[in-house]
Amino acid sequence: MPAKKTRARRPATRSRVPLAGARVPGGLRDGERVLITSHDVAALAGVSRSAVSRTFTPAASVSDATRRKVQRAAAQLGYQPNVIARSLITRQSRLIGLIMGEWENPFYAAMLRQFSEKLQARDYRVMLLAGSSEKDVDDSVRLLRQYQVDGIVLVSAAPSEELAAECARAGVRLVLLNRERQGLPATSIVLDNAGIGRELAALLLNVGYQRFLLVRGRAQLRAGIERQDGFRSVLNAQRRGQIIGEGTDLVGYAAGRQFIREFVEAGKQPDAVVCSSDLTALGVLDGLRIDLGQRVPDDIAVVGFGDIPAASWAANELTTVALPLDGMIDAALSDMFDDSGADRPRRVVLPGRIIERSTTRTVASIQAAPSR
Amino acid sequence: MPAKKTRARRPATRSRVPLAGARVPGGLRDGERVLITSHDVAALAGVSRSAVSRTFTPAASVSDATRRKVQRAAAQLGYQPNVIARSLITRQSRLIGLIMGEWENPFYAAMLRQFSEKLQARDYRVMLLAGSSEKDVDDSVRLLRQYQVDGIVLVSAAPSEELAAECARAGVRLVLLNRERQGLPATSIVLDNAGIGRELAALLLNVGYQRFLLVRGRAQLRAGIERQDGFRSVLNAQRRGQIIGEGTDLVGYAAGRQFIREFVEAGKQPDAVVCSSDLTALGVLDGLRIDLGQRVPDDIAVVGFGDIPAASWAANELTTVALPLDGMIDAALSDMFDDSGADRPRRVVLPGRIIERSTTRTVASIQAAPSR
DNA sequence: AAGCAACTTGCACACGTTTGCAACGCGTGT
DNA sequence: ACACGCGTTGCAAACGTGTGCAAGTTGCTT
Repeated sequence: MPAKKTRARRPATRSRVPLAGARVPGGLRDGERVLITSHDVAALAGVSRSAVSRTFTPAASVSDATRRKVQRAAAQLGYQPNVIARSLITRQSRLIGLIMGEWENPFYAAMLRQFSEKLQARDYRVMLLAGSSEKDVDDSVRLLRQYQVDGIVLVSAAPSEELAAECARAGVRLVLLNRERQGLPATSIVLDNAGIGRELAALLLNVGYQRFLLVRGRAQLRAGIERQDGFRSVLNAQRRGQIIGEGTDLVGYAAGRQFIREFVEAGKQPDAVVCSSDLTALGVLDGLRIDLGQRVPDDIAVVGFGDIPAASWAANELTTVALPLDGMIDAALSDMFDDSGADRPRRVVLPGRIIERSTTRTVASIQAAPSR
Repeated sequence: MPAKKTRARRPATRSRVPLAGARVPGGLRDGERVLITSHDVAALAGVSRSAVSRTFTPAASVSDATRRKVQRAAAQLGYQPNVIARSLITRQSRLIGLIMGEWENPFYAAMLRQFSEKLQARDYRVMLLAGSSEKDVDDSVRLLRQYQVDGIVLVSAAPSEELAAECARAGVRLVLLNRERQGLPATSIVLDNAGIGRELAALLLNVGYQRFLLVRGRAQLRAGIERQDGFRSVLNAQRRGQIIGEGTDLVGYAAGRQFIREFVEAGKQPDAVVCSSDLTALGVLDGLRIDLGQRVPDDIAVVGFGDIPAASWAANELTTVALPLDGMIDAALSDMFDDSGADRPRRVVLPGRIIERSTTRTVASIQAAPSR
């Protein structure tokens, strides 16, 4: 496609009547493009453009006879209604913008898939943009607004306050997934992070782990902080166990593997590592077993977050917390399409679920061979 | 957003002049939506709509004075040009459709990312659709045509011939990624699969493996077949080694793990398993080591395809073949945007690269401890 | 036969933008 | 003083569609 070329304007009196009997569709030539419009179909079917339009509008009033005529003509010409033009007049693009800032984590690939499938099912389309920094996100939001999207889902940083306010004024709904930010006119779908932190602490204490290393992802995310706070609160309440170290801004396998190694080689030895992503946890696990020669779960426990496919592989069998992917997406979508008039910037919090596999001891294993 | 509601038509004589001095943008109310148009900006700046349009058109002729006036007004109102309306008149949507049929494999997540980033850089947007069966794909293509996309990239099945022909007529370019189909007016980006098969066979024979098990993904894909043919041709030429079994339609970790187990338990014992995806290979690897207690690479080799991140993890160290992701995407894009007039349904074949890790013996290991 | 309701159909305007064309302003050269 | 040219500006016609309104048609009831 030539990117920039002065369009050859066709004469106003061009013939728009397709060759009535020809098998090859008529339509109009415009440089290399051929576009068949409702006009062409109308002419071939011997009806008005309105009839064509109504044939393709579900609830419109057309007789079966004309509808059939139109459908025949449309099929013959390969006519597809032009959604761009339709959007212009209906002021609804049926487009949802999706800004993606997390690509490494397989969990988000699954999310992406579900999103596009579920939106497709509702007869909406997704426009995908990549962007991680706040500046990127702002640019992306601006772009999406230019495309008149009906809503924006963010799996990334939040946009700036001014831009979010602008979206709110324009009636474009914002949904933050797995993120939140105070005072933004945007719905947040988040996990009960503090609750998960508490459950994790209780579980680990219960099977005898005591010296914890807490590993977080991106430093500025509230989620990780809340999880740690929940975790800590149980330690304080039970007056057992201690946090002997923390790691921040660790994202991905390599980061986890390197971090645990340096941590242990610096002379500190946890007996349980709690990570904020499965990828990091798997890095820690391999670092522990392969680089450091430690026994998991006997000497040390590892727990992840997200329950990505690799967590359940036989070589890993990682204890982790499963996220309610379906629930998150349904929540996002139902907020996006909700027109009950409920007060809008909502906050949906969903529970996670701990999946015990083989990187943590179980109560049974404890009883069989009591620790120390 | 109310999905279906008769739009309250506003009176033809509505006031379109924004409150001149007000800080809150004027614009027009339409139900819940507020939309600021070039008209509003023009009024505030005291110029015509044309001037506004030209300000936002890079190569247009506007004086610096009016451009500044317009920009000030636009900023004040938060105006964004309506790309929908622009597309209608320029007959260019700057939209590329991307139909995705492969979601499990992390390799395709990386591809998705690169695509959206590189298209964004060229000032194009990507519309993402999910679809795997040919019917899904046809539906998706139709949808994309309704949105007037400038091109379609398929990482999925190919569309039907009629539909592809229709796209060709409409000037919408089709690019198949990692797929191909004879006689379709679509460019294919493929790997040199036969070449990879040959290299793999040579490598494995060279370090002493003899009894091969070949595992393929989706049965109908040419790629897997070509790879096997290449592999076989080397065996024939060298009169060494034999293929003792094949598996088809195995996709994903679980399938690989189960398959190898059943295969061996049925009494057959390969000494090298060649898989057509890393995921399957990792399943086979775990099945071999954990379920079957075999030693890799001493007793048996495993090789994958794709070089996904998990392949390089310390616990796996999978020998695999790396795909030229960048090259594939650049090829797809440059074909899509090429206007040199080269004959179009092209066929680009790219080389893969074998990455030897620890699931195959090396020549050095052979010499240290000669096999049998 | 006339009246009426229900349904169908076409006209024409609107959506927000781009852009060819003509008009205009202004400086310069003769 | 006038002609000329150049850069800027506004007018108005598109782009392809949806839809309120009024006119037309049909079938039924009285």
